[in-house]
Amino acid sequence: MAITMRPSQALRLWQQVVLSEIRDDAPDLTMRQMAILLTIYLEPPPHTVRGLAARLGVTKPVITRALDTMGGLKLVARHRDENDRRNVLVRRTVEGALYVERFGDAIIARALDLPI
Amino acid sequence: MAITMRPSQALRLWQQVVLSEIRDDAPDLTMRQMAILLTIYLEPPPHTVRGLAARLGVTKPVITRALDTMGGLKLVARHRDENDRRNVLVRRTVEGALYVERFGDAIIARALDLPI
DNA sequence: TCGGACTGTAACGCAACCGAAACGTTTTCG
DNA sequence: CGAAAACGTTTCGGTTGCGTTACAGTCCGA
Repeated sequence: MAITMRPSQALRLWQQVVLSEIRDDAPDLTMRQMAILLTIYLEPPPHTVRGLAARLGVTKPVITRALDTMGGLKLVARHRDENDRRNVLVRRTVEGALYVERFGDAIIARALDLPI
Repeated sequence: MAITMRPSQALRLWQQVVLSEIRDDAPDLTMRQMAILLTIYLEPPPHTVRGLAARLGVTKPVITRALDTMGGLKLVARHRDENDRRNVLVRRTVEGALYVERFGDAIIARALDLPI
């Protein structure tokens, strides 16, 4: 069953989720960072810098910097690919999995609160 | 009927919408700017700087600067309140309404595409 | 084996954002 | 009236993100 909603519901859902993200103390990720994080956690590995850049339609340095930032937050981890040492493999972390899980729950909670 | 979805659906929906926003050429708004824009368009006027700041839990300069940026993009407009000239009233624009409308449609489209 | 192709990163310059504090204008009220 | 309060903006110093470009390490084929 596909998810269906009206425009006003979709917009209000988005507003509520964004508002809750702004309020809590967690450092807000940029839209690009969020896209990278979700891609890493929703799509099957392995994830490389190049692959992520192509997937998102951004340049590689954008990925590198986002990994710097999110690595500092322990949301993702970098490891050199031992089979092809040119590659960097981006791996999930416990903290990142928890972050993504909480975020999904937040969306669902806001969706349930939507006016009919 | 409340909107219900599973965590994986919610996360994938968010990912798809964010991805589509990153890809298109339109300048991406920050999370705060998006929250302000949606608040202006979803909640009844009048909207003041102070009111928006309180609603979002941010400082007034954050609102002022976001209005500068989004005003430049014609997404919102500022007008002095003639009844109390200390206030600035934030008004909607045709361009902003169109932007918000398109954004809502994008969410719905991505929701329909979600895997079951 | 060695030059080219490929990977990710660093460096540069620019722009935008942030919080805190100071500011000018307008209103309120003692 | 005149001082205090309220409103939005500006300024300050600092941080962060972006795109472009240039670079160092690694792999591979002639």
